[in-house]
Amino acid sequence: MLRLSKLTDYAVVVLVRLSGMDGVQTSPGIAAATGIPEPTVAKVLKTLAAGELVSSQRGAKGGYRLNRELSAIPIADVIAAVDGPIALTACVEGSPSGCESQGLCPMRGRWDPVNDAIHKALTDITLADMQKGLLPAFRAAPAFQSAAE
Amino acid sequence: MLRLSKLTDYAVVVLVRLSGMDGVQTSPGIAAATGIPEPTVAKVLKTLAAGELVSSQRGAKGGYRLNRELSAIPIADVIAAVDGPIALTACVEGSPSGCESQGLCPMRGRWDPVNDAIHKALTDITLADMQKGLLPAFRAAPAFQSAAE
DNA sequence: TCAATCAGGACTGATGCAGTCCGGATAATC
DNA sequence: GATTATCCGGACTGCATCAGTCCTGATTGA
Repeated sequence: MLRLSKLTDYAVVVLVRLSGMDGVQTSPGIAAATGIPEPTVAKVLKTLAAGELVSSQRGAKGGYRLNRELSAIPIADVIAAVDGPIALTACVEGSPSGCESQGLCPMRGRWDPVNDAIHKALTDITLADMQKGLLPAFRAAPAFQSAAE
Repeated sequence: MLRLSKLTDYAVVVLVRLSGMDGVQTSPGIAAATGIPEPTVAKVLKTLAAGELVSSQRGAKGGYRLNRELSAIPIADVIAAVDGPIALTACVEGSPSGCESQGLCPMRGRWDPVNDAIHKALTDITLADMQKGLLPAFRAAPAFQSAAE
């Protein structure tokens, strides 16, 4: 199914939410604004901080802040930060010399062009592109206030 | 990790093996030639037959045959046949109106351009492209004869 | 000193995949 | 007609990965 993890989906939502806000934002705040459960938001933000997409400030009045503008964040970076490096098959991934069946695997390196094509496609699309189509209602207002309470 | 299943990898190997051979080939034969376990090859071939990438002939002297040339099979078709439709997120997938949090999910449809880009990239690459780089040793000779026996 | 916040990791349940196997149907051959 | 080789369709089990939660500690402002 070629699917990426839900965390990546959340990450995009969180990053878009972080943009357009001045100063830092706390994970509880983002959780309330997006409707994503608090622990999950915290997890996503920690991952994004590790990937250097956001910076964190600890302590009281702490929170998170975007490192770059949305237009400077290709979706590939988000996927790489959350899901790890983009690699379609195990062959391309970590193993240095080859798959388990070393000399046998006939597709050795064969997926590389496919990988490159996908990587390029994901690099050409930035978060700003994904934000463009966002419902204005969401960008302005916090969600979940009527449904949750 | 954006990974596709191993079955898809096997499918490519099997399809490449099917090409360049006249007449039908049996799954035990392909298994021996590729080094992929027999039951797995059978599973892959059944899936590919369901996806109309290969035709099957039952009974003695039966086997499988390619429906189109490798150059007419985009890798997207193989992925779709084995892994199901290409959809990055659950949003795009099956659910008709939206995710579990209907009115909330702010990314509704937002992944569509990403999906399209990936789909296009995968449609532009055919199995013939992937075959080009194959090691000549593999294309000519059956593998696994010295290791297995 | 206290409270708010992030950091880092452990943990559990659920989900999907990999791989195998079995009984049945079909068709060529003896 | 019997036999054999092959595909068909599905069920099944173990394994890996992911989703989501929680806990303890470190940091920082009030």
